[in-house]
Amino acid sequence: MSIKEIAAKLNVSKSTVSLVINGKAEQGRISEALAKRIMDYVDSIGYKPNALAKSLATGKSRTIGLIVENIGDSFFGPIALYIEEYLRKYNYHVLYSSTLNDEKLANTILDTMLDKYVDGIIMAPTLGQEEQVQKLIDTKLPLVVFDRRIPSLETNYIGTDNYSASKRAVQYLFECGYKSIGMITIDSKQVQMLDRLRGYREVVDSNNSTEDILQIPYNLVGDSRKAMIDSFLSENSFDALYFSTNYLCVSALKVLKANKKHKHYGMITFDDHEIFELNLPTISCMRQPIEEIAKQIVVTLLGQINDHKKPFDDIIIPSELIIRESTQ
Amino acid sequence: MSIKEIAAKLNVSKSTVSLVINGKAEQGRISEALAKRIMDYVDSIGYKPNALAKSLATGKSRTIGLIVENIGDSFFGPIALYIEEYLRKYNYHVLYSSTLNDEKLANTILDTMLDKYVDGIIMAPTLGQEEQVQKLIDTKLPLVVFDRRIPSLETNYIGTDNYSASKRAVQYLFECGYKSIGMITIDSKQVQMLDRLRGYREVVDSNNSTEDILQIPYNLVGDSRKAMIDSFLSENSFDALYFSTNYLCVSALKVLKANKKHKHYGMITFDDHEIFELNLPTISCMRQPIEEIAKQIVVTLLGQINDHKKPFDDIIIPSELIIRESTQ
DNA sequence: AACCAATGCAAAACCGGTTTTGCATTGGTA
DNA sequence: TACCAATGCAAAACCGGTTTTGCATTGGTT
Repeated sequence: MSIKEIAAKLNVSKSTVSLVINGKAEQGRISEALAKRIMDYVDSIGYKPNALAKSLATGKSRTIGLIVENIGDSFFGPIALYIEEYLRKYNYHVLYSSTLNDEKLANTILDTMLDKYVDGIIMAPTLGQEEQVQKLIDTKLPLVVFDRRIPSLETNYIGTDNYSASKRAVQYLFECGYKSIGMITIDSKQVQMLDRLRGYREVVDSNNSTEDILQIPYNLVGDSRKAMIDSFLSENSFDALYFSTNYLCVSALKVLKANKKHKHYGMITFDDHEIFELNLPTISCMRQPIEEIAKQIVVTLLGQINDHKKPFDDIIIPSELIIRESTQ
Repeated sequence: MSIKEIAAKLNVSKSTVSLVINGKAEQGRISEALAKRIMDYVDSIGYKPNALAKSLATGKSRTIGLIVENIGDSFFGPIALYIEEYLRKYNYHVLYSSTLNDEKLANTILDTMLDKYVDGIIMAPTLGQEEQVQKLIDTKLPLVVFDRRIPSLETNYIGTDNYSASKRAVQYLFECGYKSIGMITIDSKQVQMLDRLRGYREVVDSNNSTEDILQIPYNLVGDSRKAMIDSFLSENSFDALYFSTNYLCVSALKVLKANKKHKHYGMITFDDHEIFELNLPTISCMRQPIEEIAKQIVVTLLGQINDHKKPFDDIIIPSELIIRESTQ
């Protein structure tokens, strides 16, 4: 049932119906009596306006685009859930896409979202998206970047203290008495990964220890990744390991489990994972406060939507050191 | 830039531009020369039609609504990723929402999605949605239900063989030599859970063993859930455990880890989890082939979209028994 | 030469709303 | 009682597309 049909049924014009439905009866100088008659009828038939037409007319869709690396991931999945929950409280919906770290795909996704007239975008950008994201910023569409900062861009950003948290993690390994610490990370130019790497290097240097770094390509998964870790462990002689992200640690745990010849390492990783509480030994980590991050993302985005001239936020939420058996 | 502006710029009518852009130049009897002139200009300015206006005019949005229980979950997260990937191949996007098993919320979500004019819906329904889903079916909107069947409804369904897979799992425990098997499940009337329960019961009975069942409320999480499992283990004397879903098994593993007084159980669970490969012992399970399920969901939905009169599919994809250390 | 069909495109109607403008009435003031 | 502002609503314009209809012109028959 359309607004036109309602109008015809009640012998009024559609503008009148529209004004009443949207609570603008007063502003449209519609009499209370007529407003009531319209509302009663509208309620009785359970009319709901066509959201597409409404969006077209108003330019607002009450939909937010969410672009992450992988919705099935143990970091992005839960963060997506929290974002969805917070947004729902404000009557926004989520259109999402996973980039799988593919730059081309990420740009396509961005284009499509803009097409669909989202009211704002939340994204963890991939490498090589600088230009596209700059264009996005130029459109003035409310935007929040999270997890990966693009340093050249001025926009809202929410993330954790990658550099200092990384330093704390590695320093903690030294404090536990480990002398030689290897790092396993993703071979990536993403800023958050470089920050974590830099943190490791500085602390290792300031402890007069030597760097041992394994950089694994993002797309290398499964057995090939495990093989790389396996030989890295075989060819080096450190007594502790630092991982830049949880799934690398999980891979290493699988390697250690499968190949008993490896010794027992001190271990700490960035990002928590349900596995770490159960593994033998349980695994220490720097945990990003996911719910808080999600909350700040939404608050920042809605702030921008409601006030386009609001200055950009740059919110750093510290990670928390969770100490478990792997560093004892 | 709108189609109207393009038309003005080229001194043609917008209908002509629209026809050319949509490859209907011939059907609209537009001369090749003019079509080329329009296409050249359109390409040169990188014009992209407003998807909202297009959807309003055509009634098609190229967006699919995906309603799951929890996008951050180790079953629904990965399945959502696969669904998204398959749909993208056909140029569809995904509007998603998590119901968190809340019936009211689930119905609200459904309403909103219909508002947004999705071209189809993929959902894992919650309990109590029978009526709403029946209404949805009555609208003839392409729909695929997965994971949880609602027996009273006639529509497309994709799921695994819960009953027979459950029987195989429990039977396997008996074959391993266990004599007394406890089951831990969710206190739910969801059909897939009832089927798994029924499978357990039948096999236990036919082996002349006794049933021991713990039903945990869905909303009971964290420590309360663990406490329930803890006392269930303390008060009974079985030698093996069967879990109706992976997160219950994970909770039990935490209990077993925390409380050393419990003995060593044979264990098998429905649904795989990354933890199970790493736990000591590694955990056997009935694994649902997630990627295949996602694929069939998409194929079925697109089939319905392209042919509204296609008969409904009811596809059962067998789960696979993964044998690990916990049943040795 | 008159007629008819085919061609090439413009114009208009439509999708379902929102918002601005405009036109009668009414009522109050000078 | 003439004038002006306020009232109450309808009409129209708009959002940006798609699709049907309609109107000249051209070209080919008889």
